[in-house]
Amino acid sequence: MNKPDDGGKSVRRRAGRPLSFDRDEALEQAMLLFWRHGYETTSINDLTRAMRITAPSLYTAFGDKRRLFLEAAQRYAGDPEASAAAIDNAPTACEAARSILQSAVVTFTGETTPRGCLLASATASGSSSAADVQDVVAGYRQHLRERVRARIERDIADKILPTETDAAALAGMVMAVLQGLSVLARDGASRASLSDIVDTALNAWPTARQS
Amino acid sequence: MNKPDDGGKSVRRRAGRPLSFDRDEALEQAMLLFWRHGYETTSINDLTRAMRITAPSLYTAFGDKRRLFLEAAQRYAGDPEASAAAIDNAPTACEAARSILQSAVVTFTGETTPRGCLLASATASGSSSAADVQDVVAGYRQHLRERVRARIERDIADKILPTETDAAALAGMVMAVLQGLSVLARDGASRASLSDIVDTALNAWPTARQS
DNA sequence: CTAGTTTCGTAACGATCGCTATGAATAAAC
DNA sequence: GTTTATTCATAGCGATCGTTACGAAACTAG
Repeated sequence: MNKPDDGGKSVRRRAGRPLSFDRDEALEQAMLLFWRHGYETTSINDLTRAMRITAPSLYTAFGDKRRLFLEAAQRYAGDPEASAAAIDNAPTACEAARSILQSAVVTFTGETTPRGCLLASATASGSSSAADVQDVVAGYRQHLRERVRARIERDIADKILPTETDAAALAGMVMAVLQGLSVLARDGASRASLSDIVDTALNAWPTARQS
Repeated sequence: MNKPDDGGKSVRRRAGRPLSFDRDEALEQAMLLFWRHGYETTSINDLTRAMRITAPSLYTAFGDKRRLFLEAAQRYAGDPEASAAAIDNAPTACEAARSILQSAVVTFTGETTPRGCLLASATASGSSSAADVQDVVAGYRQHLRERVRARIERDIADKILPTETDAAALAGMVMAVLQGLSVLARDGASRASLSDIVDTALNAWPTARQS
């Protein structure tokens, strides 16, 4: 089923037996499992059972465990341009942060998905052999952090925020709260309580008249 | 292996070959390894190499991997009464939170220890078979969270904080920042930058004249 | 000394790890 | 039909997992 991608144009199939499973659905199940149990602590056996395919099918369709995880992480992260646009198009950096954090609260406490954040927990710890995978996931965080920081600096330039605002620290606080929410969600915190935490944290946001 | 306990008084050794290693030092090395690589993603082989003992020695001295980890986590957490007293004896709840977070920043960025927080990362994800260990670690977090919340409510009762202060949300924010700092520290953030994040986050603390 | 107790290193247990060789099965191309 | 290409299920690869049986070694008690 669904070859890599038509790219819009239909490409003639070469030949051979067709895929007997929905690659996209299988990837979804893999993502959910990595989300719940982490990267190294999810076994191929766990994955094949959840994806309802055999090990050879998994390897031909996704390469190996590492690439399957990276693809699942990419699926979890969603379209980077869309999230970047959401940050840039928010009325203020504070509203962008609020949107990021409140959306995260919803995601982290979904009833049909694992709790917490895949990117926060799946590679939070691991053996040395998985260092490269950890680095890729850390890159997702760094990318978001930089985006938020840039958005804050735009508000500083626009006099929405005081000129003495520490953009890096403020962006860092948003990231810290974001990652922390994942832990609290895993610990069983309710959606409402996490939402209150976000509101509380955003009280740290500087206001113009402070300058 | 150490009889129940001396209870402070030296008890006559029963008999048998003496331990050839320092149990406390071995536990320290195990703690550092769990800290760096996590619970399930640290193997017995890794542990025996770092602790410089053989597998049978490990099992006779510490029971099994699970109990070794729990003992290492307890060692990492330190004396619960001491940390509780530090919170209670702080001049204000805000200063208690500042102390917790700034101490964490120092711990999370130590040059001779792994980065981040053992309790935040070692069981951030894991297989179902480690659920009980995850629960114990979550208990450490819940305990601290409750302590902080109680300290905040004391400040509310003492009119140091506005009566409408949401103690649970404020304590939750402290915990979220604490756990988030661990992730940022693992990602390589400097001690100074994390310290700035703490200062920024504490700007969210309510002030009396707001009421 | 001998007897009793505990730890030592070696060596290996069964189970699971990530991964793949192999050949039958199923499709399109000719 | 035959050929060619791809996926299928079975079965198993070597390595590592957590854990332990075993007997020699090292101590105390008598």
